[in-house]
Amino acid sequence: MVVKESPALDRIFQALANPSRRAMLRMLTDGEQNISSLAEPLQMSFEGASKHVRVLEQAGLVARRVRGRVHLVRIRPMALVQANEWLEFYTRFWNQQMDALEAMFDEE
Amino acid sequence: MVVKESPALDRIFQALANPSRRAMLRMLTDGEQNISSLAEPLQMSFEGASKHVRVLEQAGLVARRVRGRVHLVRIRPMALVQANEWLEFYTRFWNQQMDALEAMFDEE
DNA sequence: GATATATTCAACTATATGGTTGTAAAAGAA
DNA sequence: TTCTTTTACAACCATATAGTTGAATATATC
Repeated sequence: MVVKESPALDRIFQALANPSRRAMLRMLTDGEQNISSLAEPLQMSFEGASKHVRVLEQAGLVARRVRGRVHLVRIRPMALVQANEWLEFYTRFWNQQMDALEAMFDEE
Repeated sequence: MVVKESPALDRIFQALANPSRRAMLRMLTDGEQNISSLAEPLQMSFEGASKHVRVLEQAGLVARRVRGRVHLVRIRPMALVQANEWLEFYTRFWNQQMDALEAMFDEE
């Protein structure tokens, strides 16, 4: 098998692998926020948080619009939907396994 | 916000962020396989593939059982279900957004 | 016992990641 | 204009990741 590349999925899962970034996404479900307010509750430097935003942005998980000096960041759930679709295949597989297990018990 | 840690989720998403590892999971839906046969289609050294298996294992995405000299690896979809549950929150959010958008169009 | 197979371990390399600090720039407020 | 706020850029550091190679170990097979 030559591994079918999916750089988009790589970046999405990579972005989700960090708890600070997941926290940011959680915050953004309350609506658009600028980087400062995203940074504030995370105990790290502003620049650290800013880097996390860039990672999320490159994964397509957030988008930003610039209003004067503040950068407003909003969640873009479409990328998450993409991750979800990838996982769906396996949850289907999981359900099949569960069904098979049940059938085995029923046979006894 | 003090980021609520979830090392399990960290490891799961981290493991999924690599295309070779995702390919391995895909292969394992056909059933248990030993490391050699997982390694074969990936163009990398055996040891490279073996490391990937260890990453998947530590994320709880696969388990192995040793039968003599071969290590049989099987998928463990439970961890994937965990990732799926995390994503579910956002797909719900996504659907709400879609509904709101539809409502806006309807009003016009 | 000798050989082949499947795997791990150890050491190493290159690059990525997550974080820092200091400096600069742009925009709003005084 | 000056001061403050919000952000980016550059350089740096420590650690992790993805990969390699060579040697060792355990189990089958001849």
